[in-house]
Amino acid sequence: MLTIPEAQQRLLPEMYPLLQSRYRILQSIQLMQPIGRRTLAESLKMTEREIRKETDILREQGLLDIQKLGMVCTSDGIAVIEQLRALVYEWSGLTQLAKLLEKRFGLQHVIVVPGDYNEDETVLTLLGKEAAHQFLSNIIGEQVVAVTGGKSVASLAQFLQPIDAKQNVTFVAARGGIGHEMQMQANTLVATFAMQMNAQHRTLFLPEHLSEQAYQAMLKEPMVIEMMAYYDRADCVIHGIGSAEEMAVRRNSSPEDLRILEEKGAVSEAFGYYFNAEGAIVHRIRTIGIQLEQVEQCKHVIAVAAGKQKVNAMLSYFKVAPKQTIFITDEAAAKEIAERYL
Amino acid sequence: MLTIPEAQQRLLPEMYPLLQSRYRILQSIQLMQPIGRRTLAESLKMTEREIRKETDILREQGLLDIQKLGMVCTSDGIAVIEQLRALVYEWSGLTQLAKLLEKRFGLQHVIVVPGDYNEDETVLTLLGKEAAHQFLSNIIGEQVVAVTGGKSVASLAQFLQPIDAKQNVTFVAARGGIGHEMQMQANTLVATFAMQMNAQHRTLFLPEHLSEQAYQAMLKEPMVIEMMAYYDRADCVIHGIGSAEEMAVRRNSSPEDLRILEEKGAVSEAFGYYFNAEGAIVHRIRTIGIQLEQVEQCKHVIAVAAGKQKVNAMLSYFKVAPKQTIFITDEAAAKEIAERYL
DNA sequence: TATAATGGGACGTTTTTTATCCCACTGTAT
DNA sequence: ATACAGTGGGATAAAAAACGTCCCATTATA
Repeated sequence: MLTIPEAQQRLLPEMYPLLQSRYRILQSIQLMQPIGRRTLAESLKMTEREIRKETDILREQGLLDIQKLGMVCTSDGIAVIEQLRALVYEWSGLTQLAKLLEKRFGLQHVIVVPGDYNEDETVLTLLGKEAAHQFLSNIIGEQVVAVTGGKSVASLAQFLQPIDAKQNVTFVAARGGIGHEMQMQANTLVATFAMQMNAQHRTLFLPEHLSEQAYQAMLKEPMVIEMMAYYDRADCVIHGIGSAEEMAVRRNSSPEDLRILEEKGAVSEAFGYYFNAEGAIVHRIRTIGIQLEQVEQCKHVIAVAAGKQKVNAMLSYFKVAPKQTIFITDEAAAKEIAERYL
Repeated sequence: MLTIPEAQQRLLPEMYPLLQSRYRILQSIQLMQPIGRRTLAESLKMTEREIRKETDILREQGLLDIQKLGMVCTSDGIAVIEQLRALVYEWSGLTQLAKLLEKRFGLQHVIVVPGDYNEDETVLTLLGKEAAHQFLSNIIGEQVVAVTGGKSVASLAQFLQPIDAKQNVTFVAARGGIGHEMQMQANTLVATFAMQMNAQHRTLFLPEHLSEQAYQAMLKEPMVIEMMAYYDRADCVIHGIGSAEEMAVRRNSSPEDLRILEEKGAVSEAFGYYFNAEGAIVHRIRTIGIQLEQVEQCKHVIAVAAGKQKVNAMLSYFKVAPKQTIFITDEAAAKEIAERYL
């Protein structure tokens, strides 16, 4: 038998894409408000005219308000977004995609947000929102949270909210690091996260490439010993998944390291580990950091990664990903994965 | 809090009129199939192009099939119509209108079908469909059903279905009649209804205007006595409501009768009774027929009438209508009534 | 004070929609 | 057998709507 929404869709097939597009616009406005037509159009890869047409309707409906600084979502608009989220995700097949990935890779939970990370910046915000929501709804009492670097992980920051003083949360940098791209580094992120949540944090400023000697020496440092203890106690890990090549290049790895990685078939990177297509560890950055075994002991593991170009890395890492992993990705990547397994 | 359909409507306000119009087209096709573009366009007072655009979409959706003889509804199309009926009626305010009339006139149940009887022939079919549905779902066991004439009542015919042999239904003409407009006469209708349902029927062929003498003589006729007995036992009445003037003209009433009717302020007509605006009986055709008191004794009374020009008649008759009356009318009339009482 | 971003207005161009034919075909009634 | 009314599909010129793209005055912000 036909359900009413199905019947509605049969009678009005053009409704679905329109609804989806308009939802996307309203959602983006909510995430980027206040925002102007042109900026929004650029962000959503749409023409100014199209944005204008749709926002005119949304304004008439009282879902958004136009102010001097730009367009903002009204409370009605937010209510509409909330009410229709499940429906839109269901219709876009996002829920189905998520279930598919969950099953295929034996992960605890998968969330697929609409859009393509490579084409639309708001996708990053959506990733962060969902990841933060997952994280916040899972922390209870005293917690040690290990955090890696990267844009995906950084996206959580704006959605973290202050918590009860009773709950004692400590963010610790999952690996030592220093220097380039401070904004996305683990050390920076733990500080930001802690500030947003009125929580504690521990940083670990260390070079990324230690010689064997230096490494052994560092192991005796009190600061390092303290961090190692934290890693042992970690309750939660929030991490990204990187493409091996990209990561190596970004880390200014030495030519010999690059050669070694390529030789050993490294595909993905997470917590400083490099994995090949079969999920075997083929290399590790010689610095202080959380161990894979310690990650596996964590109650909660939140992985955030998006974009088609990371699909190979995801597939590789999923071979070893702990089953308690909650994975947040974007539609483009999820579809790419689904296509390969169809 | 916003419901999901409400949210959907807020985000996609143009959906509702489109859905309604497309529903109307599909519904009309179902009622008039097989039918061509041009005939349908004329019937719905739309342009051929518009019909073409919509039916193209409906065909793509597999809701209708295009055959040599014209367009027909597929089983999917019928399912969609059934599923969305309640929704469309609710959105069009038809349900609300019906409730309003129910309350205002103290009727058991009111059904308002979309459209305007004066502008769209399919409205008559809808009236018949709903009325037949009401009738069929109310007959249980042995039943005597009195039926008057008129187009509205005639519209039930095509929707009456054969019933169980165990159930013994007898249609009786509510009044004597003979001559003009056989098609719509009570005597013709009872025969048609009975044939459709494999039921019994009794006709009463009598002149519409009897002299006092002839009337008294007739009362002694066995045939008439039998009919009177049926009227006494009647379980159900199906009748129309007429505008006094129209009816008088159609019945070729004598100029003196016309004058009398006008003088006494006759507005409405039902079962051969004429009522004034206050609902008082001002005249009665002198022929054999069911008595108003007998109608009031019936378990079920189904009244069918549509069109703006009958609003005055409806309002007049409702002053005396039995409270067990189920009234089926069209949107145009219902709105007209609602406006007068707002 | 300079700048960058905002909403609103305007306008020529392009695309879509609309109204209205014609055509070949087919059941049906004469 | 034949005329006819009604069918879907095709085509086309005109009208209308949508579109892309500027400009402009204004205004927070740096």
